[in-house]
Amino acid sequence: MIHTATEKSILQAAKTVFFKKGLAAARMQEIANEANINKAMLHYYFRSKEKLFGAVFLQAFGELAPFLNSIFNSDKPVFEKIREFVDGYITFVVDNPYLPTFIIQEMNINPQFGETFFRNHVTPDPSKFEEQIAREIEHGNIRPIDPKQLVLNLISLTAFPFVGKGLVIGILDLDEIAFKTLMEERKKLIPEMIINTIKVQ
Amino acid sequence: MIHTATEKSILQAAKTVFFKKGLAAARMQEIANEANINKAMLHYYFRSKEKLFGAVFLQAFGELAPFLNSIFNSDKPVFEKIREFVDGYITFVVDNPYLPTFIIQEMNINPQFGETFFRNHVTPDPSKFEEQIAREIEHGNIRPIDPKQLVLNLISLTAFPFVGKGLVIGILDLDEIAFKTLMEERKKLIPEMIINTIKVQ
DNA sequence: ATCAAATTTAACCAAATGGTTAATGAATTT
DNA sequence: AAATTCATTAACCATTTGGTTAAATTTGAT
Repeated sequence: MIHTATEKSILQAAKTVFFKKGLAAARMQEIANEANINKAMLHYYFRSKEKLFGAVFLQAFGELAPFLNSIFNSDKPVFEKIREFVDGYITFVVDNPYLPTFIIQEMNINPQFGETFFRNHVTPDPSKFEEQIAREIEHGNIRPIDPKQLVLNLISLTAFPFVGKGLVIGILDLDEIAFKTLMEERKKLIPEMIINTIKVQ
Repeated sequence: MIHTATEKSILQAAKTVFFKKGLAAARMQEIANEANINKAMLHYYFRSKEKLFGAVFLQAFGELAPFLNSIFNSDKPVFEKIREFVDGYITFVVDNPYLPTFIIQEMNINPQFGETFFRNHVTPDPSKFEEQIAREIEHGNIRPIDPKQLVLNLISLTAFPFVGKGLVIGILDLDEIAFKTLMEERKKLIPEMIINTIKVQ
């Protein structure tokens, strides 16, 4: 768990290259250049490309998962969690634009990797949040909906524009600025929409 | 524009391999094996890996874009278009699970490719649909919303679960059957949700 | 200061990969 | 039927790529 300066610079460089190109298209030499070190150092510290990739993936998830879980598992009311999730996630992703795409991309290309990962690491877990939703429905405080569908709506509306950014910009005919404006507007729009769907009249 | 049997089998094989692995991880030899032909044939018909990939990408888009445009550009009312889009898209993607992920993935890895592509080919274009929404808002038939946000919500809710399937299954703790059930339910749930948000009380 | 361990480098290697070529077989044309 | 074009194959090639090695340098303990 000790991280030397070299090890850190390797991880940072690997992150940059893997995020931009994905596992298969990333080159060890490019990572070495990015880190201003010899290519052999990559193997000295991480043994193989796959191991290095695993370390980067772990770190990426390690940034996102606790953040999401802190929202899912707080003791705040449902509506507030929805607002916090959307605002927090969009803010987070604007600063880390490659992260969610990277995770989804590599989990799709190698589903086995994803499964193993979910079994062995701290990952986003909305189960408490789902229970909370179910309870509120029972008490008649919100309208009936499958909690999983609600969570899926929340994630879809929030994450998709970033994951499919290239396509979204193309389809909606946006430039970079228009895209960012739209995303900022969504911080309000998405919670309003979801809450409007489940609040009792 | 003449497609021989061999050329077709190459395209089919390339589609299979590129969809599963992406451009960078796909191997020409694997495509040749999949098509039961000699590797040299790939170059005989398509010159290079990039050209072959371009042909596959074009075909993939060529399947999806006209389908979406036929919905966007029909003369049906807004609510009906929303229902048609969701039902049609989910049905389509259940049968072609790799398609949207593939398109989004490669557009993210190579944004320039995406931009060029959008300029030079038939792509999904919701601008008429957006105008229709704006008109309905003016007439007071639906509640005010940025038409682009409405379209983005529609696409996000519908497409994301498939694009981020690995992550969704992991986060919501689903198996293959539960996922499919959830997707079928969404054919009703998504239109209800969107329409509920915009219909005048 | 000395020695051993850890770190860094340059040169090297084997395997894989996209791509080519020249010969062969199958159709088509004349 | 001969000639010519098109389709297909096996062998080959240059380059790239992940990975190794052995020597050199630095670091740290004694």
